[in-house]
Order: sequence, then C-alpha cells, then structure tokens
Amino acid sequence: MAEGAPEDFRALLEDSSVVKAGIDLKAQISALAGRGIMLAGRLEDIELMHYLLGPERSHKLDVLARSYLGVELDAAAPVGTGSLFDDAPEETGPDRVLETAAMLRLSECLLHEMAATEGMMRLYDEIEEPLIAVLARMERTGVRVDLGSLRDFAEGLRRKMAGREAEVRRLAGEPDLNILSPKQIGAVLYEKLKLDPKARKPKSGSWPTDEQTLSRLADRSPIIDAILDYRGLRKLLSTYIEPFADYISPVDGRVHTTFNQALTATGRLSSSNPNLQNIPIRTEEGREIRKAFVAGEPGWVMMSADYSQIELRLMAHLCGDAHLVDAFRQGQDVHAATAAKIFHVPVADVTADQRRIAKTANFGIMYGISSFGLAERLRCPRSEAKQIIDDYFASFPSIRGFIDATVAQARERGYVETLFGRRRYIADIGAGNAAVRALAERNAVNAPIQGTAADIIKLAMIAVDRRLREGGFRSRMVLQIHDELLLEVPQEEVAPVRELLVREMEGVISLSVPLTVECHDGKTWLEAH
DNA sequence: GTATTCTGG
DNA sequence: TTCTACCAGAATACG
Repeated sequence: MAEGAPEDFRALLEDSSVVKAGIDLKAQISALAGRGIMLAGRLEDIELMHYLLGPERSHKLDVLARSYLGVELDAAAPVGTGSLFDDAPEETGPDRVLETAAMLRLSECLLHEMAATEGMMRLYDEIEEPLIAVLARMERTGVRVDLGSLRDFAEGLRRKMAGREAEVRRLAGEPDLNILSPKQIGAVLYEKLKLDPKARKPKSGSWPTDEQTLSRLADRSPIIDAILDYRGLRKLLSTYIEPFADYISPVDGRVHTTFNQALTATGRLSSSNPNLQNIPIRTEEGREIRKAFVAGEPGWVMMSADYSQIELRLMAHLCGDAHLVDAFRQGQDVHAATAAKIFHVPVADVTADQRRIAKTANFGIMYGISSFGLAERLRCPRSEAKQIIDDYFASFPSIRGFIDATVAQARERGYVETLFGRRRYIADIGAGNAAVRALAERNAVNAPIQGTAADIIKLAMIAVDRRLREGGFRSRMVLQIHDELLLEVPQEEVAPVRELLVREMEGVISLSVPLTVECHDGKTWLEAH
C-alpha cells in the first residue's frame, strides 16, 4: 500500500479516528515510519485476525479471498490496473485495486467471525492488535552486534576446526574424507570402523549420523567426539558468524530481525532474517556469540528479564496439583520437590541424579511423554522409564486428570485453548492411524501450556512498552525470546527499569502459583542473562 | 525441493 | 499394536 504513498495521505494515515485495514500492517508501520509518517488508528490486520481464527491455516490474501469472498485474485488480472499510489502502472502483476477491495471486505468478514467466536475479539483487541506497534518498534530499533569481536572469535574457531578435521581423517584412515558428508561419515563409522555392529543399513540407504545417535557410540572411538566437535564449531561459524555481516544495517549499524506474529501453531512469535531467538548459549564457544550482542551507546547496558520456569508453573496452575502448586508457592526447587515425591525420599536427600531425572520427567510430561521417549533421554531401559512415569502420575494424579481432560476436550470440540482463549484446532485427534493420533494428543496437551506462556509474555511486552513510553524512559526493548525480554538501558535507568520490568511482567495475571521474573544487566547479552 | 543437522525456548 | 516429547529457523548436502 505504502509504495509511492504521497504526502497527501499523511493526514489520513496519521488520523487516529480512521481505521486501517490490511495485511502485515507491522511492515506498513515500519515502511511509513521510514518516511516520517506515523500510522495511527485501529489496525484491522486480516492476517492476524485469521491467524487467531485458525493459526495453522494459510493467511495469504488470495486464499482468503477465494474461501471467504469467492473471488479469484490472480485469475484475470488485467494489464495495467496499477496500484492506488504508483504513478507508473505495471504491465503485468496483481490487480491492486481488486486486492484492496478484497482486503476491505475480508476485514468485515473476519471481524464478524471473531465476534461470533468466544474470546477472539478480546484476544485481538488486547493482545495481537496492540502488539503490532510494539513489534514494529522493536524491529526498527534492532540490536547492536559487535562484528569485530565476532571476527576475532572466528579466527580461533577456524584453527580449532582444522585441527578437528585432521583428527577425524586420521582416525578414519581416509585422508580425503569429506567430514561434511553424512554419507561418507556413515560409511566410515558403520562399514569401515564397524562402531555399531548391531546397526543395519536403513531402507533409506543413509546411516544415521545425527548427534543423538553418534553420542551413543562415543565410547567406541574418539572419532565421534571429533566429528561432533567439528560440527558444532562449524555451525557457529556458518550460521552465527559468517552471515551476520550481511545483516548489519548500513544505516544504523544494527541488526534488525523480523518477528513473525502469525506463524506458529501455539501463539508464539518466531524470528527470522536473521533468527535472533536461537543465538547459542549452551556451550562455551557458543556463549562467545552472545558476547557480541551489546548496547548501542556508551554508558548503556543490556538488561534481560526472564520468566522463571513459566511453562511448569502454568502446568501446575492448569492441573491444580496441590503438591506442585505448594512447591512453587514456597519457592522450592520444583525439580527436587518432584524427585522427592516420585522417589519417596525427603527433599534434603534428593541426589543430583534424581533431580536430573525428575527435571527430564517434568519437561517430558508437558510434551506428552512416552516411556520410550523418556528412556531415550535418560539413556535408561524402557522398564525403568515406565516405572518413573508410573510413579510420577501416582505422585501427581491431577496431572493425569489434566492430560485426559485436555485430550477429551480436543476430541469433543476439535480444539484446545489457552487461559486467554487462544485456540489450536487439533484436526488429527480422531485419526485412525495410532501414531498420527498420538501426535495430535501431544499437541493438544502442550498447546494450552506453551500458548498461555506466549499470551502472557505478549501482554507483558505491551505493558512494558507502554510504561517505558509513558515514563519518558530512553530504554528500549530489543528482543523477545519466548520467556525472556532483552532491553538496552542507559546506566541511570537501570534501577527503575529493572523494577518496572519485574512489576509489569509478574503482574500480567494472577495464578494459583506466583509468576517470578529474574532480571540481570551487564555489558553484553551473555552478562545480562 | 527435501532431508539432515544444528541452534534456541 | 505402534511409535515414540512440544514449538521454531538457517545452512548445507543430496537427488
């Protein structure tokens, strides 16, 4: 829409009493802001509205026009209809006039459908619509990535990689081995070195060389660790270092991701070009990458605020299990408390290993665990895993109740919902194929938990953004990573902004368990987290 | 274009 | 009996 928008439209665009309808209005906000035009007024984003009505369906204009209006947008696009604003009509291409008319009618249709669907209008008005402008600001703000420190780090990385590569070739006895080829690696590990004599070549013809499979063979040959090491280092280089130079804006020297607000099945955001929601943290080398994320101005710091165990707290709230709820209320180590229950020992006697098992079980439960899956992750016999799961459900009977009720709801209504009414439709819940149905059941159990967490942090972002602006702070939000908000903050605002963040994030909703937020600051994202 | 392999929550 | 934990994105190999 905005392409070539003349100044004549400024008054209309900035008139807050004029409703704006369209698709991906966040992009329009940014495009107009770049020309000094501040888009105002209620936003009716048909992509977002349709996303709430059915998050896993297509939200593309031509698909919606066909299904809601019976109009074929691409069918008979005549030549030269031009756009609303372009001076020079294109020879070919989409009919912008028809598209615009379709968007206006679609907006009406979708508003009607939302009004007829319990909870949708509130979700749109109180979460998705106000979030549009917040995300637009975050995208335009961007985050500073210090390319120099990334390059310094890359040098040492390349040396380490060369060493690992030589080691792999030597251990394989193959001087020309392409370490990047899963095919060649598979042949060496399974056919030449016979590291897993029991393994049989799968029908697909390719031996499994994924991290999980390989790490099981690690005690058979040092070549395994060398391969995994090499892969990890290469990942850092090829995904988080080499491409970043091209993402740094020549205008402000910062990296501007795109937040996708209408993509995931559960209501989470995603981030792309580049994805700043999967910057490494788990390994020593990976953490070096986070050190490059720094505040953009001297005297400013990075500040990170994250919800502590939000999904587990939500599970406790949703199932109402007294023990789990109490553990959170009393501020206990909930994994240790879980271990105490399922292993029938006092909390003080819980071993590190028992805690690790309980932690894995806690996460597994939220994802719809099976004894096979738990056995895989704990590297224990299935019988042991089954015993742990049985003990878990015996200790927390209301969790079993929650799971059964959620699956039943999916079967009866065809969808499950978050605390705020966001829906995920579970099409395969009645599938004949047991595997397909089992996946649908796991989706049904997980969606209310993951989705409610997504709703909560979205509300927090809206509240934090409003408070920062109302309070005249210079601090700004730069990233959201599912349960964490990252800001850059002038030194003198550190204390008040920390208080603001904790108050607004913890105060989004009152549950049967406390929502707690941990907040840290430092020169880099690594220090702040 | 799809599959594999990695990164994060 | 069957398959095997949820949600994502990017780079690369391979057919």
